[in-house]
Amino acid sequence: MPRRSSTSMKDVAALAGVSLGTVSNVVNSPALVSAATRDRVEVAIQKLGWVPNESARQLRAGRSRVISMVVMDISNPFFTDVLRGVEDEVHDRGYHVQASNSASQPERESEQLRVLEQQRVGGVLLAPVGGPNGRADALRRRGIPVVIVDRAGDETGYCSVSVDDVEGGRMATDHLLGLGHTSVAVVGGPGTLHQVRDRRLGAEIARGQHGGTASLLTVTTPSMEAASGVAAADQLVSLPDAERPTAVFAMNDLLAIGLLQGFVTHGLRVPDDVALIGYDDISFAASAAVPLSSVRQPRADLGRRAAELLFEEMDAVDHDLAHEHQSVRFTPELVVRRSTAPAGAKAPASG
Amino acid sequence: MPRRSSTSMKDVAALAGVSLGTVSNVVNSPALVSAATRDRVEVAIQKLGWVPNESARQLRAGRSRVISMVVMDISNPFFTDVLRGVEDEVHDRGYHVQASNSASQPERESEQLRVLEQQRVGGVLLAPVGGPNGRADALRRRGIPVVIVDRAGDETGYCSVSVDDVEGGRMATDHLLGLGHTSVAVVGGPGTLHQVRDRRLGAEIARGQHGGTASLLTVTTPSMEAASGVAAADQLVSLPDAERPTAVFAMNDLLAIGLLQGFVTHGLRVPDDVALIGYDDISFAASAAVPLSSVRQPRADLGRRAAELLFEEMDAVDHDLAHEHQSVRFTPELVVRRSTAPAGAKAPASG
DNA sequence: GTGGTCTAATGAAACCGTTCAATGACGCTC
DNA sequence: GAGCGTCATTGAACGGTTTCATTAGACCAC
Repeated sequence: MPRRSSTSMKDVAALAGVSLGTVSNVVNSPALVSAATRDRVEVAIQKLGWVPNESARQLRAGRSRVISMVVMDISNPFFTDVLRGVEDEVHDRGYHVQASNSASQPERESEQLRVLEQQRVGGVLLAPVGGPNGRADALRRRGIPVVIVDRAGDETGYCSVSVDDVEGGRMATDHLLGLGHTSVAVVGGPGTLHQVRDRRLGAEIARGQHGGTASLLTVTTPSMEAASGVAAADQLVSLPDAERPTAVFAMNDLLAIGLLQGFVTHGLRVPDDVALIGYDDISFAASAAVPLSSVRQPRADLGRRAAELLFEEMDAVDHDLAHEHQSVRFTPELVVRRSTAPAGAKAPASG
Repeated sequence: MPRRSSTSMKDVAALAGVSLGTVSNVVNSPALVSAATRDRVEVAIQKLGWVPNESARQLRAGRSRVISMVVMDISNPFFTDVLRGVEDEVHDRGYHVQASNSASQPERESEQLRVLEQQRVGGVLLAPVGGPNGRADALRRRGIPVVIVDRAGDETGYCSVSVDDVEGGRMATDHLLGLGHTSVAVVGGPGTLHQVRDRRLGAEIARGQHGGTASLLTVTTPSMEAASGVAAADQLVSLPDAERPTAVFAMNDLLAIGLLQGFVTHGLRVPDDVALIGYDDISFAASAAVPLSSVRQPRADLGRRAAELLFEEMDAVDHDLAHEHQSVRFTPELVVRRSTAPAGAKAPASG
């Protein structure tokens, strides 16, 4: 069932008394057209309110001027901040950004990638849920560059922009152990997420560096959302006092905020009874009930740099140039706030 | 410069030894094709890894199976929560959701709408920045339905889904006045946002209902982000004690969180020195330094219902049925937490 | 003034990869 | 052999871009 007929280039051409090719030239290479005709055509475009059909253009051109980003959780401020960085960069080049959400489900991620392949978008930024995705390879074979965000791409053979999660995990844990804690819960999940695996590995490394005597308790959550944090807090609180860790490393700030809420509900004080550190340093971390220590990632830079790499690769594909995949890796930064103040001390709210 | 050649339906047809039309039928109406041929074609599709070109399909069909939502601030959790509701509904119908960000700039909004018109998307959900947008009218003229989200559409002649902002503003202010405050700052902006205007109006109404003796101080901010809240706090703190309002109504939670942070920095206690209520009840409101009172909007319902209306209108356009625009209006709900506890009292943190 | 060459502007038509209505081929049944 | 189903093929759209040919005019040489 066709939609209401829409004005097409043909109508514009007719009104201006020129051929299709000329209208096309007015739009795409104005220099080829004499000033007089150009004016006539432009008036006609205005009068009819014509907007070129991107599908048709794309069909000929082979791809569109849209960059798509697929994220794991669009309601996590971390990703929207990355997205902002992307927007800045992409906007400058006359492209447009669209976002879609995989909701941490591999099937949904594949589905979204399939749609993007169908749409023949210009390029894709992917914050992957799990392992390498076959659909991403398909995109690449078709000449649509893919840049991996928030995960090292060395192994997978993609360009990538990431933050050193092992180092971040190490820093967070090192900070807790440095405060004298000897029993630390490491909370996050599901274990299939590479962020989780890497940060856990970092925690292990820190433990080793501190003599290997501290005990790390791994708590696996079904998601990285605040609700999972609340549940994890319940679980920790139910442990006998002797076994309960005195510090918690949450693998992102949403979890940490949930944990914080859970602890407060059960009457545990942070940091006095239990120290807590998050990850990402989203803006809400600083303004949480107890300002959260966290590991800061350069979110906007991550997005900007990813977009840059994407455009580089797009250029290479377009002009058939050689392209060497790059892995840009940022270093995270420890941000200490009140949630990990040494027991008894009163650190001022920071950030 | 064309991209690497991609396998098309033609290749599939050749490999399977059938015509183009048959391949098309296998994909779109399998019942028309005999089992044997169908198998052969499917094997060929698999073997070549063919993905239909959406542009071409779309060119024929006149529009795509994508619903786009344009939001004012993609990093505001309020909008991502709405988006989730939209996703739920849209996914069920085999459509896909994409989001784009107008960053509260009318020009950017127009730009995004223009791109969507070019893309001939199936339908658009718009959380508008300012007044009616000419580009939205253009979309409609072209047969692409637009549903307005988070703003009543009565005047503009669109379907709309909104929450009663006047009532919400009234409830928030009524709550503060009911606590005995007689001087309330109403913080938000820019004044061009209808949310701001409506909520201010509601505040005025509450003032009238309380005898009209209280004084309302309007503080206009350049944006609805946390940074603006911090700045507003600075401004309020700098007032002579006598003139400084004892309560603040922030027009969204991001502002409120910023204000809270600002007050803390200056040593003002919430709610003892100044009571504070936000708007939206985003999930971070409950876990803020001082748990925030707020006005809850049914975010996911808002999104779901908007998507429903959109599909209704899309059906009407497709089948040339009459369509009457509907304005669905939800009622907000007051959520009281510690940030507006009566001076001196100690309210427990709530959910 | 005629004919030739060159350039700039325009037009005509092929093409991109699908969908879809119309058409054709084939084997059956009556 | 007329009529009917079932499958498959054909060819015309869809709305642009792009290549190539054509035309008009400017300029020059004779």
